[in-house]
Amino acid sequence: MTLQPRAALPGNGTGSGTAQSNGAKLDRAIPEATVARLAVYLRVLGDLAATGSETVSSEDLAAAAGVNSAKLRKDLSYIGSNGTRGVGYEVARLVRQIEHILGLTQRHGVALVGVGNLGHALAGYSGFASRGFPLRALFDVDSDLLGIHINGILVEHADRIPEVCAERGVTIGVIATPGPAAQAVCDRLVAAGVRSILNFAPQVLQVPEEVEVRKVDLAVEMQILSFHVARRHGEGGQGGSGGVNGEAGAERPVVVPQ
Amino acid sequence: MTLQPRAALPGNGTGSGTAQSNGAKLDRAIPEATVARLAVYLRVLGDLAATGSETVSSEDLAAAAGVNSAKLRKDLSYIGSNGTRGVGYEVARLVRQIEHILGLTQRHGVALVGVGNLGHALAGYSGFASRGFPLRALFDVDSDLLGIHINGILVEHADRIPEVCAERGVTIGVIATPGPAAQAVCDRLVAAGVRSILNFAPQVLQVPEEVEVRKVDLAVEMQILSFHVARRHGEGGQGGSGGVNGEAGAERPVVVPQ
DNA sequence: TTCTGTGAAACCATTCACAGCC
DNA sequence: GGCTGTGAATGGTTTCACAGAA
Repeated sequence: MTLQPRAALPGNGTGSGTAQSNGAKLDRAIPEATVARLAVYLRVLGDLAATGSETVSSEDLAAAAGVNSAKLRKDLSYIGSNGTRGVGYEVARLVRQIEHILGLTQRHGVALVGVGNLGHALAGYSGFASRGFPLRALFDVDSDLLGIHINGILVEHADRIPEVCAERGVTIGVIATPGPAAQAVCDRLVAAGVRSILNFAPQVLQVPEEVEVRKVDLAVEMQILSFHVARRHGEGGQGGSGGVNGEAGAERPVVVPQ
Repeated sequence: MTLQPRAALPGNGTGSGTAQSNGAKLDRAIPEATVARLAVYLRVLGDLAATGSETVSSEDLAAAAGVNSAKLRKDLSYIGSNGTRGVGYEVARLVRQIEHILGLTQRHGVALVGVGNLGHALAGYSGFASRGFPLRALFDVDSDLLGIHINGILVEHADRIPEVCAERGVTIGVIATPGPAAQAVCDRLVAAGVRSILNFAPQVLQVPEEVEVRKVDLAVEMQILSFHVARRHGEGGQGGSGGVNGEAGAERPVVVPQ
């Protein structure tokens, strides 16, 4: 359902690879940055639909999504012309269009490795399944966790990743292990045929180029915020903080990365 | 154990509302993309230091961080010349340099709002404090949670955000509430003087431009991966998995059909 | 007239390639 | 010779600004 898109490939094929180069590149036309925003538009559109709106202008949708309207229109133009000049976009149609482009009309089996603190929370997050990403397997190596069920899913030993993932049609892997274990887990997922990984572990993963990895790193996010606090903000409120710029002077490193 | 996260990458997503007002551009501006990578280099350098390395070449450090060496050298050039030609970079010195730039030589008090599933996991993550981001306050509105302690921190009512944050010198706020509650929480944090926010709620936050918001959105990340699964992967043969790959359809439109 | 769709310009980030120091 | 630091080239993203459909 839901098909009827039309994708206008802009001008000439601008081939281009993904961030990571790729041997075989077809010309895909949707910029990576646009794909990320499409997911955001989708959520905002869902809210709009819930309030009964049937159409929305680029200006309003952009404001709700936190981007400017020219960017939004350009983004939508990559997935075809879906608006009506003088009127705006039909909410329901746009939702179908974006879901189609993002591949959300099919389900993607998910395996989560590492049922510790964070992993447990993620496994318990029901929004997963309801959004087309059914959790099909849980793995860990801790004997206290093996055998328990979370949200109805059995926690199995990480050694079984290859067979279980293949068996249950897992296409997306989520890694929530401690950093040191992440690479080995990743290797097993890749061996099992998984080509898309979401990594919460504080570890840079080395993968073959056909594997797509997205990273979510709390420490990095906090440090980026720290950078901004140190430079611009900080004087307004508290944080006295003594001089931060001195060039040579290192006070005392509070943080030592692992 | 295990948590920590963030994401970087190209544009990735998510950017967030952060309006990038550029008011003061006195110092040589360090590109946003570079800042995100500096945090990654910092972690890799920590690993290197732990193994006893005293110096490292741009080639090796880049490989470990998952970027190419030219990019790494360019990034490091923004924070000054710290290497020795013909030799490489002194690990300890580079660590200090990056910590200084990221503002990690000072501590940043953190308040976390929303102690549900995910929030609880984040609050229990001790790595927070040890990395220079002491957790100073926890908030929620659920009476079952008010009054309990997590990691020694009392959970207080969200109505107290303004006074408590001001009192304890909180400079960074972390929002882990359900989407609908996020904006109100954000407004209170801003009112309390917080200028840096890490948002885990599935909600676009509207903030004054002097406030920096970074977004971590599980649904968005999954959908981006979905796009790639739908587009590129899948045809490779598959997986060793014997495949039950069936699930719904195969899809293959690599380039959107029309 | 309103609002979309889109070339073209501006901007930012990445990669190249090599001069210069060790 | 090995490796950093960086101008120049390239490529991707955002913004501008306006033609054109409803």
